[in-house]
Amino acid sequence: MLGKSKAKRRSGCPVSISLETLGDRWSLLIIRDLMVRGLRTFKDFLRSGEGIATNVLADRLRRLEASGIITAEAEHFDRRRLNYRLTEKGIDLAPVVLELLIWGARHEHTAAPCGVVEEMARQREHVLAEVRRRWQERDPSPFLPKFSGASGSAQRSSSWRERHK
Amino acid sequence: MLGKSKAKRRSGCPVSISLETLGDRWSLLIIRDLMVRGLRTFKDFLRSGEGIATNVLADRLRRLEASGIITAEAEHFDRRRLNYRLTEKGIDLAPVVLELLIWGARHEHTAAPCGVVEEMARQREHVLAEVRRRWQERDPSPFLPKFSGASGSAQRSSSWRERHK
DNA sequence: CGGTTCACTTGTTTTTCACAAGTAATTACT
DNA sequence: AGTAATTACTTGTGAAAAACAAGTGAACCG
Repeated sequence: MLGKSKAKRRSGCPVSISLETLGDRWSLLIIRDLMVRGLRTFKDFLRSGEGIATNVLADRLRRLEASGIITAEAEHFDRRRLNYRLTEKGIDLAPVVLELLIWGARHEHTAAPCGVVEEMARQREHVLAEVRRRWQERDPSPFLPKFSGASGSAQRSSSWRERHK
Repeated sequence: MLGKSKAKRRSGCPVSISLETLGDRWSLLIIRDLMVRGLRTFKDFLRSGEGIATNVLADRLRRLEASGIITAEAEHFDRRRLNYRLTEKGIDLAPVVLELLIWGARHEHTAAPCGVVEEMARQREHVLAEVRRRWQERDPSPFLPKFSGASGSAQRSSSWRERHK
């Protein structure tokens, strides 16, 4: 028994293989929520505002866990609650998420203030180190706000730029 | 008339918006082919070895063009041939593709030699500059090989590492 | 002019998605 | 203890998208 998974690979290209796991509309959003928004539970993801369906969410969580990108653990004091968490493999997706964020903010009309995102692009390594540090230390506070307001507007609340002046 | 597209956005988050355009199994592969493999035509993409269906390919090319990521132009000496090319918005996806490549090579069993990919990760800025230079100068030679062989094997041919020692 | 190439389009079947509802295992309330 | 909430799902159904197979029209080739 050599092969571990049953699925046939389209090719050996690492980009292609990454996209077989991540190439859909939802997986990287769940990862983003875990990575920078402090969400942990099924219900959190449902309420994250993107409108994922429950069956699709359950399926994506299953696949991400099967791929070793997230783990699930029941909470100690309320065993109904499952807490999802990124693995090391999962937190290693931070550069991918960051580059998608930068590209989107540069080229599309988004709710993220361009100035802040450009600052993050300039401080790329620092941002990635901070995201990883929070993951390691299980810091539960969201690193980025929800970007749900009007596009280009200044985000109040303790945003990244303000916290790291 | 303010709105340009008819589609409703899931949210204002730039990651989400990027994924609305790029979040599927094929779009970023086409972009990769244009970016580092020197492919230009419909037929090239069909033969790139991933096995995309013709109707899906036609649809993705249409969408990518509509999103301003690629352009299509008929070849001068054979007007059947349409040459696709990345726009500036398209070449700006190079960091995304590179990070997917690095992540895949690190965490999955791929056909790309890990050593070469780690070297690319170390030389990130140089790699990105070179990819962009080739795009600007319309250099048609592929930057990366096809990674179709056995996993982890040393790639012969003029690979990136050898060309940039 | 017939034959080939290129870039698709047009069915058809299979898979996935979205939406609505329901369920089992807790935990909370009285 | 009994009933109601809460949580993390599953199940059913119709619509949309993808995979697969075949066909079409314009451009070029001899």
